[in-house]
Amino acid sequence: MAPRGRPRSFDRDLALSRAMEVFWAKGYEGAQLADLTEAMGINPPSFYAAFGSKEAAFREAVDLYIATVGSAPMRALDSATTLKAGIRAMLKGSIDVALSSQPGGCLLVLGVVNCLTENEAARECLKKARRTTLDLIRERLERGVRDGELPADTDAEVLAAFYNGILQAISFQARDGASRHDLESLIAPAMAAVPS
Amino acid sequence: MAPRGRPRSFDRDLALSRAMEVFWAKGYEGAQLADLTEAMGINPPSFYAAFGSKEAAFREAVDLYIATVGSAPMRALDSATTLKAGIRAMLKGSIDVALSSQPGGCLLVLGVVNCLTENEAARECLKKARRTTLDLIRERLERGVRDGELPADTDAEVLAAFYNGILQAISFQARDGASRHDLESLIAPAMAAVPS
DNA sequence: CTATTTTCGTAATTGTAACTACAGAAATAG
DNA sequence: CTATTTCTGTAGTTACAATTACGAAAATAG
Repeated sequence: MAPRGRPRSFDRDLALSRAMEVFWAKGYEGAQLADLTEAMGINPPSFYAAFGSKEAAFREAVDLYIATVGSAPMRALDSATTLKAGIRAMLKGSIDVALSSQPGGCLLVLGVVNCLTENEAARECLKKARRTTLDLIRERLERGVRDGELPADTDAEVLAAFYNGILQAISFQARDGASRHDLESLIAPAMAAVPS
Repeated sequence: MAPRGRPRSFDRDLALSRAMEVFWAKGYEGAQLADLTEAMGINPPSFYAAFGSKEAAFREAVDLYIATVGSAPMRALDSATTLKAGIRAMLKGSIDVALSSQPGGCLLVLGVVNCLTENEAARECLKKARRTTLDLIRERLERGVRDGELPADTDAEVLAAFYNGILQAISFQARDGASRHDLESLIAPAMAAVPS
């Protein structure tokens, strides 16, 4: 049973994916509706009918980003055989993500840094996602302590904040135009923080 | 010999200092002219007469920031007795700076991350300042190599990018609401990257 | 086919940001 | 005192962003 009225003339999922790319490249405030609708191949009324508002579209785009692009580094963290290999793989994966957009960097880190008070909700949305990233790293480190991969007195919270910081630095430097070589050279000094 | 016409009724240096604080707290695009003029205690025509444009005022504010607030961590880097103490002091100084504004973080790092194409010039202005920070760290590390504080095969460029990344992480996490304790706990893992 | 529902494209509307025109005020030069 | 210069405050102007009103179009239900 097809829906009642005139059918939508565009692919909503594809349009959302395009919107995600625009938000990723330009940030929430930098992405103007005209940029979004042009990339999506639709007009403003279709945008509002399908997504409700710019902010609602952003939230959907962030969810899509987390479900696709953003989760790869975190899966790499958990699926490696050792803790150190996991952290290395997470950083490597984050570099892959950071370089896969032009300009570079992670949407969750760079999408809303400074914003007008009216856009604080979008900032909070990303802040929550960053908190989740931090939790995932901390949980992996705690598992490392339990498994004896790390000394029993390791402060997982602190070390997680440190590696979260490295992820942020990767995004930031990618946005400033760093090359793959530049970014990969950050991994070795960062790995020195893991007790061996 | 006093100047010819009606004298300016406000202190230009003080007004610039106030503008710097607003740009620092809200970023270039987040700082609206109304925010600036209110903090400066003047009206828009006085602002334009004294500073020319929002962008020109931003450049002056950045120069003031570098000359005052921003240079403290870099002076700490050079004036410590040992290299490791210098890096530690730089990071500590950067935390002091990051926590001295509400919300936290460094103007040079956070002032313009995403921006409209029309504001790309402001972004470049900060990018150049960040490049200078990187150069200062690299030069100190190179001196460490010459003085035998670091192994001869140390890659100063790489290590400088790493510590520049730690500075960026400190600012990001301060902006996200990290406490002094949170930020200071990043120092120990970061210091592990210095060959001893 | 007709009525109904939903979408589409054009062209507003509304709100707000950076910036400025202009008339009056406050100083100096002669 | 008068002319000249420069600043100040009020009240715009201009441009542009997000959002929407509205009539035409494209589908289904009966």
